[in-house]
Amino acid sequence: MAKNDNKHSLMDEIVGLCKRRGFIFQTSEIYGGINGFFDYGPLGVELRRNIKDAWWKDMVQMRDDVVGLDSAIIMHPDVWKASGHVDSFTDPMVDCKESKMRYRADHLFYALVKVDGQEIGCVSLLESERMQEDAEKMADDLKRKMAVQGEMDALHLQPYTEAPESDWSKVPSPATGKPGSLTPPREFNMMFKTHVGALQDASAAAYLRPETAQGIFANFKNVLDTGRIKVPFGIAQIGKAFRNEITPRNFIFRSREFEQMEIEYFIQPDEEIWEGHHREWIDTRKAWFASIGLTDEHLGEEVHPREKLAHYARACTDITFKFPFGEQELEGIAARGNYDLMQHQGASGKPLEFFDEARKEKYVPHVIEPSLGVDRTFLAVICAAYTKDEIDGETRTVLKLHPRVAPVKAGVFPLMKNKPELMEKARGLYEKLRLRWNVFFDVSGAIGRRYRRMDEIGTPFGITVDFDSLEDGTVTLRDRDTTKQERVTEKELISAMEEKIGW
RNA sequence: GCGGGCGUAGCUUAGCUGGUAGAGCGCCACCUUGCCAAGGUGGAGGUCGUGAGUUCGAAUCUCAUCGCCCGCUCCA
Repeated sequence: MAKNDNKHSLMDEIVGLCKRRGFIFQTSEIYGGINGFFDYGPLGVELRRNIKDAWWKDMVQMRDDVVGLDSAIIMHPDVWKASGHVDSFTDPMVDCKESKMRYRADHLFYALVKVDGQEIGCVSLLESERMQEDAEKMADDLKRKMAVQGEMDALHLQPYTEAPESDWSKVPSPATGKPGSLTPPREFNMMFKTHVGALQDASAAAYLRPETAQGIFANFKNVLDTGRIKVPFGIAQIGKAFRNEITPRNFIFRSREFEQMEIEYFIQPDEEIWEGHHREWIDTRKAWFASIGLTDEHLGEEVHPREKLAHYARACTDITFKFPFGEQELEGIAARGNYDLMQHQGASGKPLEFFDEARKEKYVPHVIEPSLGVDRTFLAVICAAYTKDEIDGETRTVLKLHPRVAPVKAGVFPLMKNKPELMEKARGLYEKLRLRWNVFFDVSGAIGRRYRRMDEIGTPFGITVDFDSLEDGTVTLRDRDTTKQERVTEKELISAMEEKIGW
């Protein structure tokens, strides 16, 4: 990990590199951007795919006990009722700009005060049993203060959440009694809402999934019935999820649209076995992180204290990463009991049980859930790889990416571009390598410059074709991290790349 | 959401008290170049985040808005 006195400037450098070299752009930048959303450029998309491919390969393809799934982003709204997301996330708020007080907007009621049909003001108060009575008193006071004569219309109290925009400025703050200092009501529910079909009424409401896990639970029976699998087994999914975060922060660490890699690993319900599975998954996941260059020196484990666990969770351990802005959660590995399946079984009325042949009994399995963010992994990989070192007195910026995830595996360079025979030979090698790997052909600038360009985007191999190559077919293979060079045959080159990159 | 700071070319930035924009690096082309950001010549690229306002005149002053950073708040 790069050393830097100033944590902020280190993060700034990384963000700058990501933009400068085409890893990550702020989305819709030409329109001024929008907070919490990002676009991945030509190199970013390669790195991202490599991370996802590595995960899928190791967690699904190489395992007998895990199968894949790709469920829809928009699911039946009842899924989110059953999972608890609809209820547990709704929290509309309103702030008084003057007194700095914050209220639940659905607890703040107001009424327009009208005398003989003429609007003379507005009263507001917090929800209570006697609020109608209190509001009428307040309205009377207002009428007296304004010295208005006439018959007061009946007061219609309504929650601030239902106020039309034209009323916001009229409603007085309960703290100051003066209108105009309240902000519009704000929904703090983290789920993005949308509409399905032509009608935009409540019956058409739907949500963008805030996690991929529920798609797995909802398909538990489908997979079980078709997959020829038995407990213990896992279902894995990679996909986008959306959360309307109040404060997106730290570059792509907390964003509003992100991608998850989740496994629900179903186990027998016995009390004494879940801990073993839980620990096993923590170790499995850490080994996987090491395979993409995130070793124990970068990682930590944070065990959630019992009192902070959700009521259905038995344990949750985070695998953390030491980011420049602090040690933060990368992956959460939770032991969730059978809460989710039970909820969906209850809400849908469909049995979500597994018949265990060995035990001759039916049960709703419990689950271990390793849940990882693609984007967080991306950021961790970049942060861990970002290095500045010195080559002959010159500072060099290099991404020491694990070859497995590096967006470009090798740069192929003809030593000089004005020698047709060198160009042709190098081009031929490039065409051969690109069949297997993402490689880059670069002819412009001095050879040292081309090496450095590749260093900055984390390309592990530099391959230079020179005049000797024309004679004996050997090339110079230059190592990104050590800058050491060696003379190799084409065959040796290929096997060196295979060995470092893997599959 | 609140408070503070910030926004000039791809990047880093100069531009003091208003007179309609420069530099370095990078990039592109050509030349040169026998292995670690060499050199030469030429070139593209900015309505100074955006929108209003004040002014004869705004990158510079005012306001709003968007975005970024820090702290709080909120929240899995």
